[in-house]
Order: sequence, then C-alpha cells, then structure tokens
Amino acid sequence: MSLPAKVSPGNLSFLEAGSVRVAPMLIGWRMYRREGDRLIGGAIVETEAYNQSDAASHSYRGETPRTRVMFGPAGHLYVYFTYGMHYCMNIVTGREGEGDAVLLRAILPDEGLDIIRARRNHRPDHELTDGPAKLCQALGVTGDDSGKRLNEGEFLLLPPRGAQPRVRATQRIGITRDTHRLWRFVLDE
DNA sequence: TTAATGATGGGCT
DNA sequence: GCCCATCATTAAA
Repeated sequence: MSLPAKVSPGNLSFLEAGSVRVAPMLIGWRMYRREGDRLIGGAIVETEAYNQSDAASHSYRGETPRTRVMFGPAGHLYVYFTYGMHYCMNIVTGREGEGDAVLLRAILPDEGLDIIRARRNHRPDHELTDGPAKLCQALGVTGDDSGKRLNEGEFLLLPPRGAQPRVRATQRIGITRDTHRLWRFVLDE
C-alpha cells in the first residue's frame, strides 16, 4: 500500500457508542501501525466488547492506575500485560469515564507480512495474528503504546475496503465471569 | 484432530 | 497469595 504521509482517517466519532455496538462494527476495519515508512497490519476479523457493567472487564471494579486510559476518551489504545508475558490491545470506546473498550483479537494481515513473519518466528501464516497476544507481537505493540491516540500518525484505523462484512456473535473467550454474553464478534465467512 | 500443561509477572484482594 | 481478556509445546487418539 502506498499511503500518503498524511492520511485522511475518516471520522472516528462512531467509537463513542458503547463497546457492544462498536465491536461488531469494527469487523472489516483495518488496523495498521506505521514503522518508519512501513505499514504493518490488516483487516480486523475478531473483536470482543467489555464495559463497566461486565464482571469480566478490567473496568468492572472502577478506575485504577492500570485501567486509567480505559476510562479516558474514545479512540485511544488501551494495552495491558497478561499471563506474565503477553500484551493485548483494545480500542477505547464510549464516553469518557465509562470504562468501555473493544479487545482486538485477530486480524488478517495484508501489509508488512515479512516483518510479521519474522516477529512471529516464521510460524504458518494462519497462526500469525489469530489471537490477541499474537496480534500484539506481530505489530510490536507493548505497554508503551497504551494511551496513544488512533490516526495521529503511528496507529491507523481505516474503514473497510468494501461493504461491511457479515458478522457473527458468540460467547467470549478465556474469561470466567459473565460468560453468557454474546459479546465476541467474528467475520462470518 | 483435540486436550492438557508449563511459562511467567503485574495487579489487586 | 491468587488471579488472570494467552500461547506454544507436548501428549493422546
């Protein structure tokens, strides 16, 4: 992709809706990270919604130093460290103070594949970015990126290339509370 | 193909 | 001290 230095990112105000509404809308949008003159990333194919009413959410027990950016304005990255070795990235949604975010669980990479393959230790292509921590590893995202705002240069959230794809809702993965909610959204072939 | 398990450290009770 | 919004490896079938 030959992207101009100055992109026109479009209006991200739709992120101010609640995460349960935004998470399915994000399927098909494209997340890229700019490293020098390279772009790394691709289309989002799996998301999960989290909010403060939700016992599985980091924001459930209120704002803490860790979750501060999750309670900030929409359109920022919330990155957390988990299981002693992994990072996961979220897009903050909703209104400031709500503690609302969408976890990015998987993308279909289409830019920077050589870099992604190297970072992912040359695993099979279908295992490069098919989990939240794999995605962060592939894009080189760490806790240092938490709080960064989208579409200000380094992280780009771009609209789908074609029509909005079909989306399927399922139960979320890897949580132990509020598991009944159908707040995981995947691209429906 | 699926199932079980160890790695590893910050956050919070 | 317990709990993870996980992953890669190994084992079983």
